[in-house]
Amino acid sequence: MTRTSRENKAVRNVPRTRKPARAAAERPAARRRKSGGDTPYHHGDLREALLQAAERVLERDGLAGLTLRAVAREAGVSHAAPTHHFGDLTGLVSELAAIGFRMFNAAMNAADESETHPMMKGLASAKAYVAYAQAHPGMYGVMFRSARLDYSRPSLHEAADASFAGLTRGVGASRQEQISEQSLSLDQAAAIARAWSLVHGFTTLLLDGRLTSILERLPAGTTADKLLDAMLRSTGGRPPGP
Amino acid sequence: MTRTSRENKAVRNVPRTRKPARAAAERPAARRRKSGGDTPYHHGDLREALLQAAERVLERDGLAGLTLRAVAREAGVSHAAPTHHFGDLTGLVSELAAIGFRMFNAAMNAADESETHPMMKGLASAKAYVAYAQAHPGMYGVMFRSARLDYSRPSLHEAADASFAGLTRGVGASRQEQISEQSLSLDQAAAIARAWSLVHGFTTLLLDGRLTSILERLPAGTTADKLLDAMLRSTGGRPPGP
DNA sequence: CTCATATCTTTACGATGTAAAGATAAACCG
DNA sequence: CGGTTTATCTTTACATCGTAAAGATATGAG
Repeated sequence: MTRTSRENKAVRNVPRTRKPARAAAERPAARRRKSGGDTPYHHGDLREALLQAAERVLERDGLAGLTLRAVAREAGVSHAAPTHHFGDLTGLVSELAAIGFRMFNAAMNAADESETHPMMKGLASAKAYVAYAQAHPGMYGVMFRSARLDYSRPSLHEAADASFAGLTRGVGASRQEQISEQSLSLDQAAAIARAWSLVHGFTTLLLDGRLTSILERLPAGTTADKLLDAMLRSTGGRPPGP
Repeated sequence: MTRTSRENKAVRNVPRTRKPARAAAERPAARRRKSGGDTPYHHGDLREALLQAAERVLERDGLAGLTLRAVAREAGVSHAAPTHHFGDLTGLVSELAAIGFRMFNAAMNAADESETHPMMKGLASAKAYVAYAQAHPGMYGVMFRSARLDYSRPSLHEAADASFAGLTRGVGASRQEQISEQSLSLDQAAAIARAWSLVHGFTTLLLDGRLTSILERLPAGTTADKLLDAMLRSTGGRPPGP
């Protein structure tokens, strides 16, 4: 790469000089600190800046475009800077996924609470699930389809667990029974697995475009949301929980 | 990596020489032709050999290990040989996915036909679905998780379509109605989406290890198959088709 | 038998992840 | 306040990988 074909893939406006033109010119606008100091050697909060850059890159260029070097470029730092904060690509992706799970949980809980009718809570949460995935397909991919996730990281472990706990709670509520932390009956487990499988499967297929052949054969203008609704309602009266 | 750390990742016994030690030693055992000719310059059926090598690499090293060069090494040819037969990595992966879909369809159809009771056909197919994914997780990943699929390739397009057609047929059979090729009622679409979402979602979550927390809380020794069975039976009497 | 063509190998290049060593500023300590 | 330690960031380096292009070799058509 001499300087030419660099732009052909998800790389944009970030200026890049390689010659020993020492710093200062290398660091684009993104590098500002609170009190207006201009592009200091030490960033101040690079970790956070990198995560935000990563999310931008992800939603702009997709999972394949989410590379350590692309994130570093987006944040305006050297390509090896992320290593210090996340160890490796798996680290960065895992932290990003944790953020995704937290947003995800918040959206589901909000949907659950905004719905007053108890029987509709599950349906509202399910719609929030799909809506989140449609609004943030990159994040959803990182959370559920990336091979590079390290669940031994506490942040990811906790955020993903919270997601599962919410689901369990929602299913318990719709069955009007308390679900234990320790043990499950086969019936309870089946209900949880069914709720999760349904919504997760639908979302995955939808994002992969595998439901378009179905949608095309429906009365014109039938949206994915409509199909989801019909699918959940016909399940037998027990729509999945948050 | 000079020659030492080369083996740390999914690379094995394939001898590799880099110096201009001209050919002949570069081609390992895999390169034999029918009549015992030894490692001819022209392989004879390299395309098929590469696909088989790819499947071995995939199931041994996972999706991340499935690279053009790794496949070439496994087949004992130069790293650029696959290009001639598949164009690029997307091409090879797509052809491999097509093979996966064909195996997949065969397994589902076999399950469907081996079950005599009409109401059980769907359940049998669903179990075959999950069983295939568990037996060939790499293939399942290529088929449903890979970002590098080119559905404009006829082989892949047809194989994937056949899969969908089988599903539709199965759902139609369990509802005892003919399902048109052109248009669907919302009810029919919902039934198809539900069957597919349930089984596909369950499989995805299972392969990702996201159901272990559920399985652990069940009576000791409860297998994923048992959970699947319970999940499908509680759906309301309409288990998914093939 | 000659030669066009398909098949395979070499060579080359830009990209990526990651390790290691160097530069710089912030923090800490006397 | 001055000097040193330490965390943060940059450079440099290297093994891959995908892919393009040019060279080698066998196959088959005439």
